[in-house]
Formats: sequence, structure tokens, C-alpha cells
Amino acid sequence: MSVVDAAASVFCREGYAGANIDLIAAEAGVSRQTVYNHHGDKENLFVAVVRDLTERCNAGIFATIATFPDQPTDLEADLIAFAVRMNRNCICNRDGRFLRKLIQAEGERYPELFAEWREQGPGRTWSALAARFARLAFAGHLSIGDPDVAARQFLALVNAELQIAFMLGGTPTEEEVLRSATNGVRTFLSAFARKKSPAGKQAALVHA
Amino acid sequence: MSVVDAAASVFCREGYAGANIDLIAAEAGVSRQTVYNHHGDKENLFVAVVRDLTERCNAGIFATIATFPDQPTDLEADLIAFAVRMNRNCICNRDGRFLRKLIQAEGERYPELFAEWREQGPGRTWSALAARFARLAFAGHLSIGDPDVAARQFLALVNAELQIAFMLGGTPTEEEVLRSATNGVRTFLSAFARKKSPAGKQAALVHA
DNA sequence: GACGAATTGGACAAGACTGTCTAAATTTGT
DNA sequence: ACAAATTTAGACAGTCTTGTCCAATTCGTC
Repeated sequence: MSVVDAAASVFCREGYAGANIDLIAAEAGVSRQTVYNHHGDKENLFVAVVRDLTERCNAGIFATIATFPDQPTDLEADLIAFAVRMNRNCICNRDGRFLRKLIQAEGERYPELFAEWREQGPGRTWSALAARFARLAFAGHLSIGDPDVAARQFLALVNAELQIAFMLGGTPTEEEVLRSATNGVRTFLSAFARKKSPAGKQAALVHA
Repeated sequence: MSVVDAAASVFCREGYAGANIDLIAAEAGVSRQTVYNHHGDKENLFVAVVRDLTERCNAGIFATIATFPDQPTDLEADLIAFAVRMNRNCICNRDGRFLRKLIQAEGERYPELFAEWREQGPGRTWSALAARFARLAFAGHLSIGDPDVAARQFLALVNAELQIAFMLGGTPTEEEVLRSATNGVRTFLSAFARKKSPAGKQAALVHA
């Protein structure tokens, strides 16, 4: 395990103040001096950890958003599968859990560091997701007022039943993820199902 | 400020390991020795803090659930007002933010302590809220499959736009709370609006 | 005002941690 | 195989924190 990975693990488990360099070095399988050679001091190492996690998480999120069902065959099934991918690859995996915990625990102490995360993470990913939902609405699959609101509510709904696990830092089982996603997507579709409209619009859909 | 209140503040700001007793004593306006006289050692003090927060939060949540609109005049407006009360009095206030942060940061280190919170907090409050929604459904105001799921999704929806503020430990403005509640309740009602049903059921409603 | 209880400030020992230094050992590149 | 670069183990000073002890002071109550 690399030094940054070990540091991420220890910082998350013990908190910034409680993490000690000896433990990080031991967990990484190197000597303490090597840690100092590579990363200077503790704060520097912490920043490196957060940057690393942010980068990998964002990459994962964008890669997953790229699998959004733009031309769904079975809208419910496709959205559920997408939600499960999102959870598994971005939110419940190691990087996602670690980054979330570090933000919650130390976010106030490093405003500029986490402002960077905020702009490049949620700021961009939510827009990207909103754009996909807008496209689904435009294609007539959904009836959405504000795509940004819809995107945030989609994420909130498919994670609704995992909140306690997230709180305590646990990893939900595959079954829990699936159930939460299923319930969430069903409610989402009940709310945003294409409204019955005058024949013209449905005809347009059929035509497309 | 009491010792436990000051300790809560410092534990949240600095984390368990980073909190030092001198600072807590100073913030509480007492001497360090007094802190030790009252609470023994650091761990003991921490447990007292969590118990205190848990108790007050649960009391607040139950008091707020008691204001649930069982006989709504304007369902949307009443649910929005309820959601705003829930946020202001239980989730965004000092106790709520502190308890959430302590659970996230130290939950894994004190399993039995937070298991207690889990049973008496979410376990009971979610059931209580679910019961209220079931009643609304029974009275014909909503069409709900699983009240427990609906209750969790209600909370998730009305908080959907406040996630980032929660992450960073901030307090959303009154306006943000209202907007998130409004958007959340509207989507919730779109999904769970009473389904058009054969005349018999509507007649029953009118009869009641 | 007087007496018992609580609080205070400060000193203190014991331990932990950070960050530096150095000399030896190991790895790497050629 | 050899030289350079990196890694290692350990010692080290300096700082911080916890938890205890104690004498002096303040507070509450009668």
C-alpha cells in the first residue's frame, strides 16, 4: 500500500489530530523517515491525501455519469442500474467513504482545500447529471421542471435508505444498495413521469 | 456556558483527539480542575456530551413530530411548514449539527454508545413519522405503499438541497431551508398524491 | 459572620508525538 | 561491479497533553 493510501486510511480512522506518523509509516510498510522525505510534514501529507481522493472520486463520478441511460429501453430498470453503479463506484467505495469522512471532519479547518473539491466535485457533477435528466425530459421520457433540482432529488432518493450506514461510516450491502435504489427510482418516476399531454406531444414521441 | 456545552463545541471543532481539556475549561469559563472534578476523564466527558446531545435531539425531534399535520387544510403548505420546523429545530440547530458530526467522526470508536443513539433516535423517530404518513394515507390524503419508505424519502427529499452545507458543517440560511423543503414536498406530493380511484373511495372521503 | 463545600491556579510527573539528524544498509542505474 | 540515490533504524530535543496533587480562595447556606 502506498504512503498516501495508508495515510488516507489512518486519517479517516483516527482523525487528523489522532493520526500519528509512525502508524501511517507502519501501515504503509515504510520507515517514518521515508514519509517525511516524501511529503514534508503532516499537514502536507494530509493535503496530498485529500487531493488524491478528490481526483480519483471525481474521475469515478464522471466515468459513471457517462453510463447514464440516454436512450433507455426500460426507464425504471435502467435508472435503477445507473443508481446502483453510482453507489457502488462512487459513494460506497473506499475513496468515496474516505473523502466524505475527511470533508465532514476537517472541512472547516481547510476551507480553500475543500472549496476546490466543492467546485470540481459536486458543482460539476450535479450539473452534468442535471444535463442528462434534461435530455431525458427533452426526449419525452420525463416531465421535469428544474433539472438541477431533479438531479439533486434523484441522488437524495436513491440514497434515502443508506443514510444511517453513511453516518456510521459503514458499507451497505449490495442488497441494501439495490433496495434503496429501487425504491428511490420508483418514487422519482412517480413524481417525474411524463405527464399526460394532448395527443400532439405523444405523437411526436412516437414519431421519434 | 456549561462544561458539557463547551466540551460539545470543542469536540466537534477539533475532534476527540484534537480537543484539549484546557481549551474546554477556558471555553466553559471554569478551571481545568473543575472539569476533572465533574467528569473524571476525557472519555467520560465525551460520553456525557454525546448522551446530552442525543437526549436533547430526540426530545426536539419528538416534539416536532407532534406538530405533524394530521388534518391538513392545505397539504402542500402544511407539509412544507412541517419540514421547515423539522430542519430548524432538529437538523440544522446546534444540537443536531453537533451530534451528527460526532457520530460521523467517532461513531466507529464507540459502537455501543452510538448503537444506543441509533435505537432511540432514527429507529423510533422514523417509525413515528411513518405512522403519521400512514394516517394521512388512511385518511385519503396520500397514496402510499410502504409508510417507512415514504418517511425516509420525505426526509431525504426535503434535505436534498442542503447536503453540501451539512457536509461542511455549515448552517443553511432560512431561505435555503425553505426552498429545499418546498421543492422536496412538491416532488413528494407528485409521487404520493392520492391516486384517482373508483368513485367509491372518493365518496368515502367526502363522507368523512 | 461562620463553617463546610466547591473552585481555583499552579506545579508536577509521565507519556506521546513531531520533526530533525546521522550513520549504516539497501536498492537502483549503468 | 560500482557509484549514486534512496531507505532504514534509532536517537534526540522540544513541545504538548493528560491526569493528579495541594494550598489558597471563593461561594453558598445557615
